[in-house]
Amino acid sequence: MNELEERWRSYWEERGIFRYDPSRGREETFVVDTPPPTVSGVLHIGHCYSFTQTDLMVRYRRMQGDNIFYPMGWDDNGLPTERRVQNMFNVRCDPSLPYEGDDLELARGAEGDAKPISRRKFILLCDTVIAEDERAFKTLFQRLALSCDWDQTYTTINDRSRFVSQLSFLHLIEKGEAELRDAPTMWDIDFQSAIAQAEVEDRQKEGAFYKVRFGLEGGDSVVIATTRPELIPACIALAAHPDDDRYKSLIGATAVTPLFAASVPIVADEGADPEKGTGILMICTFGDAADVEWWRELGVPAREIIGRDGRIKPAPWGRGQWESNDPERAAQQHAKLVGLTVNQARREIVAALEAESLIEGEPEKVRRPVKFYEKGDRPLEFVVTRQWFVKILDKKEVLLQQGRKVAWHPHSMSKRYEDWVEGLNQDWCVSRQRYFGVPIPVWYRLRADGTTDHAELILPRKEDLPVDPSAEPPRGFRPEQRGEPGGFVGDPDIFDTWGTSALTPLIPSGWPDDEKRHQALYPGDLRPQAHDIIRTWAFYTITRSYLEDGSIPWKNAAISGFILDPDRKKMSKSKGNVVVPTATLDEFGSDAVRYWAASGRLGWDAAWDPKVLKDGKRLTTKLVNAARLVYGYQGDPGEVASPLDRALIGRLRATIARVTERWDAWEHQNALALTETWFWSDFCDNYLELSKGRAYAADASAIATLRTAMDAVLRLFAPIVPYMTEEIWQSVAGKPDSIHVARWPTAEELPATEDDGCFDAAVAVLTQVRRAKSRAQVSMRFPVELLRVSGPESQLGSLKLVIDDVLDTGNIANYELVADGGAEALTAETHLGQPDAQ
RNA sequence: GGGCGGUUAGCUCAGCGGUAGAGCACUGCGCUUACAACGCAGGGGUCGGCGGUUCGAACCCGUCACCGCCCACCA
Repeated sequence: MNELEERWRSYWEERGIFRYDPSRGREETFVVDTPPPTVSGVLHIGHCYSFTQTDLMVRYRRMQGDNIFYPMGWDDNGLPTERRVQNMFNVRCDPSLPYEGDDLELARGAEGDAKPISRRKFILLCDTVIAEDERAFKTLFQRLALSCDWDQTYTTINDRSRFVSQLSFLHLIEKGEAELRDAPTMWDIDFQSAIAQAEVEDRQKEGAFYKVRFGLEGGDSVVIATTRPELIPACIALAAHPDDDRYKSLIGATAVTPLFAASVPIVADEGADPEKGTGILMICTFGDAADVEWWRELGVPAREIIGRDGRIKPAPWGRGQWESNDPERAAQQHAKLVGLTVNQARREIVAALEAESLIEGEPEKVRRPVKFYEKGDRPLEFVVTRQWFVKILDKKEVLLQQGRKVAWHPHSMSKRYEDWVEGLNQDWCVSRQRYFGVPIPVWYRLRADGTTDHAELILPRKEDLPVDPSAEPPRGFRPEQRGEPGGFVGDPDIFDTWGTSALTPLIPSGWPDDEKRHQALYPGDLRPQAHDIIRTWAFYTITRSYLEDGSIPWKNAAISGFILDPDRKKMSKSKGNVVVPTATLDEFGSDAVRYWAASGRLGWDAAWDPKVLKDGKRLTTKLVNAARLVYGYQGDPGEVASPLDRALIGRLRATIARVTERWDAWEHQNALALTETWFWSDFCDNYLELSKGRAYAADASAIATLRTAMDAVLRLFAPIVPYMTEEIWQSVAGKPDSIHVARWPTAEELPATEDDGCFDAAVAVLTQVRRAKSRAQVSMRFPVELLRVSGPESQLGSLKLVIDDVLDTGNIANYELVADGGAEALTAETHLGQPDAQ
């Protein structure tokens, strides 16, 4: 950080310029639900972009007089931290191990196999890593001049967050909105955890359609198409479209699976697409979400063959469990598959089918979407497990309504929210089989025979939260009763990281006990976030607020775009195209980076373009140079009286009104452009030149105008380039307080003057004089012997008012004004004189 | 397959009913008492195509084409 930045950063901190004032009420307070960045090691330039965009609005609101509540949060809860610890220390968490003690030192980057460590030790390491990262993040954000109140910082794993997360979940249980289900759930076989719909993405994968012949009871046969022949042992039915003439006669008949000889019904279903494959398909437990639905409708027992590790499980063919016409053969066939991965099993089954000529023709290559956990490497499987779900499918309509109560910026982003809600097809699975997160605050009663009674929940009292059921016994039980018949067992799982993140509006608000604070801070004003997490963070937050008390969490959602690399590709570590902010900040400075962020509009992805940073740097240089000139003039300000001065202030008044309008419309990029154009063109290029003569002569009107205009334009720039505007405001202009708590400029605070056309007249003539000198290849101070201006009477009248300023600026000796009734604009003839004698 | 957004000067974008704009890049000139990491002047565009509405369309409507993103039950 350079000297200027460091000086003002300390000044702002010492003076508490950005501190929240709890004594002021909700109406005057602007509350930001800051996105807690995932503490995963590195911030990239995209973070600077979006966090700055939030800070722009915050600073604008502060100058409008709002009491700002802008906390920072660190999202340290969850998988990214676990992964980081695993890699950094080369360890893995083994919850069965006892705690090793505090003194165990682990070398970073140790060689060899990952060392197993206890859950408590693992969490301790997570805490250490987080603390380091949080320090680094804070330094960067402070350097960027994010005007947070750092006293309000929270983390998503701290006691307060765990308390809020657990309490809110207990409310959901009370209301019957959260329930434990033993059901097929999307499962990542590598992470060994359940996954929610929002964390799933489709990836196009190569596959092949195998056409497999099934027998029919009565001797005939039918050919189905499948990309997953390994699921034949899990087949529970065949389905065809009810209107498909080819299969109409088979509806209600019974088919027999190849190799496993299981009798399965043939059913009609609208969901079967006659165009796909052979038009008739097999329903398995479970190939995909559709299978799960079909299985529920059929009401038959599942035949689950894929285990949590993604490998084929043993199956109880015969013995009255899994029906088969030839249980021995089925068992024999199945035994060959046990322990194989899905892909291995597929090859095995295809070979067996081919050996019996049960595959028709060549497998047809297809590309089709396959579901993956967004952070995972292998396809998801549907596995029956016991998980906690929050009921959302029955609330689609009301969640759409809640979404419409939020103002989305840009508005088109609301469509993404609505599309997501309308497309929901699963309740929210909130339990995760991970370690570093908020524990699910539930114990279960053990029956006398030692089995778990999942219907007998033991819930903690509010005053005991947060709890860790895997470490603490519930009230009324002794630790020794854990796992004993008649005793208890703790829920081993943690919440989905969104389960806690969805409550970020409640974490710093003091909910539910500090009612006064909560009333002042909830619902919030602004949720800034990127568009990729509308379906998770925005959706879950709206959902949890609704479930908690029917409220919406905030009034506005400002959606920022991504920064792409110059080829418009997403930045990612693996591609090596990530731009690291520190180098950019070193090279261009924070103000320039903020200028760059301000030039991009909300919701729009932008390609990384360092040229804009140069523009930002250029602007701050221009600002300080202009200010040195303006505040350097000697003389006392008087009334804004001269025609040119009155016109300039009139134009500034109009600019302030338009700029303010753009800020209120969440268009910081247009606010910046309008401010910059006025400053650069009207003020610097034209007014500063036209006023020099009078200003050097200490003309009271010119001095007043220069200072008034500069004071206003500095404030217009203050949210965007906070360091340089503060430097000028205090060090150059000598103002006593921070510009960042100065009031936003208004047209009303300025002298009530208007632009009556004389400014344009002066500029029109001046431009033509400059052009003449440029063509004659002489300097701009070269003397003009005679200036003859012709044009319409009214414009000549305007020009007459400011002619002295024009003559002085152009170094013009004599002039003539010639009325030309037919002309529309002023035309200037410039007769150059002789160079000034030295 | 459904939806959303985009297509304006070589590049990045603004304008969204009234005679085409900015910055960068390019050309020429200038060290003029704020600024050469600067200033001044200038060249450059049938505003994706085709229809329509209108006195008038980059801007409104329809349609097509491409680009990006979001979503979609993997048979």
